[in-house]
Amino acid sequence: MKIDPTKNADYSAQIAKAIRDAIIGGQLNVNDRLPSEAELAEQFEVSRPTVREALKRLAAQSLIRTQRGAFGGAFINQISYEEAHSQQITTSTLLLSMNDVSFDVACEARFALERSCAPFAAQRRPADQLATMRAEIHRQTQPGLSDEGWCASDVTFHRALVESAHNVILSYQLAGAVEAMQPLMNMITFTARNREKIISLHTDIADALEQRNQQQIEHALLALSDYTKNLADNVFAAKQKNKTDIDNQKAQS
Amino acid sequence: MKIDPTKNADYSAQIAKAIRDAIIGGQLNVNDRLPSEAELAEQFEVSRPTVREALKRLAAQSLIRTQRGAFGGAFINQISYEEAHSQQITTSTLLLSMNDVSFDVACEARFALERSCAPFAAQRRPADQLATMRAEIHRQTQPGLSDEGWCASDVTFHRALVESAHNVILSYQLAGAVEAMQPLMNMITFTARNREKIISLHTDIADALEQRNQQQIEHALLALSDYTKNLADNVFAAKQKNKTDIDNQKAQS
DNA sequence: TGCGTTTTTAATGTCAGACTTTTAATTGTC
DNA sequence: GACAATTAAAAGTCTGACATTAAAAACGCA
Repeated sequence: MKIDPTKNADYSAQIAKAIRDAIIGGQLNVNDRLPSEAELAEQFEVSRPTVREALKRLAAQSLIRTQRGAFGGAFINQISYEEAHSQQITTSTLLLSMNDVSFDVACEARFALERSCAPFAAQRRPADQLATMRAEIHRQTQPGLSDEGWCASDVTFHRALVESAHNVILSYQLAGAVEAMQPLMNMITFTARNREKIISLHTDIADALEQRNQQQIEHALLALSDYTKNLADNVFAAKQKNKTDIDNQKAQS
Repeated sequence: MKIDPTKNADYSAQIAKAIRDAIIGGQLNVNDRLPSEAELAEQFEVSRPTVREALKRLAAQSLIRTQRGAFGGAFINQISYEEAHSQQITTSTLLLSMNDVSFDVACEARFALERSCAPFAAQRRPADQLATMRAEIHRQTQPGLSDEGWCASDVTFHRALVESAHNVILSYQLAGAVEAMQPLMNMITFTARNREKIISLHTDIADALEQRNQQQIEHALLALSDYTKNLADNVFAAKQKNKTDIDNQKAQS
């Protein structure tokens, strides 16, 4: 790991890469302590600030954690589901917001991914997740529920469905996909009429899960996907019309 | 964005967070230029090295890119699918390797996720992806194929299947899941007999795709998942036995 | 001897200021 | 107008220092 091919410039990136590769490659194990910054500086033949920049890069990816004081230093961090999850959400959210992905494509992907938990959910059908889903459906029927409250409940509902597959990897991947979509979903305002329809689809999902009917779960999810796409189309069409009207007004004045 | 609540310590992390939030929140847009390091240092009332550490954290997440020279500086980076993808793989791979996830769970998740592209693949059935899959199946039948060649071909095959759904978000998420699993898959050595079975399942998938038979695709993927789990069980059982034998030998000597 | 307190020490965190390198814009020249 | 030289702004790097933290070692007292 020590060597650093004296290519052109950006030592801190090269050093970060060298250490990252050593971690991924297994030369460095969880909770191992890296040499101190001064020692690393000597090994790589750079100054301490340069080493520090490299370490900060790694810290930004949760690959290491640092501890001050005597016998402190940088330690290989055991990345947790929570950390991995939040990083994934940041990345996916930015990807969506920066690359003008069409709502249809994102929506299709989101519900298709969620569909993949259906067989295991149907097979395992855990009582507590089902109870959560029922509780959220009930909350969604409350007339005074705010838009934020509705969206939060929606997330909780779908998260419970995903969790009911009892597969940590699946939960991690799906929760990331669902949450990354949330900013896009929040652009849609759900009228009472919309909510009614969605609640009925949510009920279908819960019922199907209770009856261990995988196909019915998948069917309801597809229906939800289609309905959401439809809603979004209307919202965007309205916005477009509004914009055109304003443009016309401007042109007239 | 400018303000930095003088909480306890770690300025560089706080500054990075402030800028990150500004990017996610939309105050800073793609290709906007941040103030120079010297200006940021003045704004946040810290030294330039501290600002630099903050910027390196952001660079590690591909949130900014930097350019040297006059009229250079730090610019908000439009994160590409490729960058997002490689970050996701790093995170997921580490998560899997550091948290001793059982192979069964990971395998189940991997194929379940891949299953989610089946309806769109069946519906769209692009000729070029199908051709790629056929070509990879043919390569897999070659007797002289090395283990690495086999694994690479396997990845290409599954990637083509995923791509055939023609949904960039789905591709991005699924490719990440598939590739993150690869180190685990590489722990299994595929004998000629194993390969034969897998090739037959791959052929089932390609045939089903050609016939636009969604259910058949999903069925074959489930079969592949079960078969792979089975193989892994045998591999791990053999390893365990081997280890026990060695322990016994040690105890005797 | 045993326990609480103080001191030491080895780290990270931060700062100031200088120098190097890169690169685009500007200016100058033919 | 095209090409070359100059300039300036910015990141990249280095040196050396000081501040802060926290664990270990030393110490003192009963």
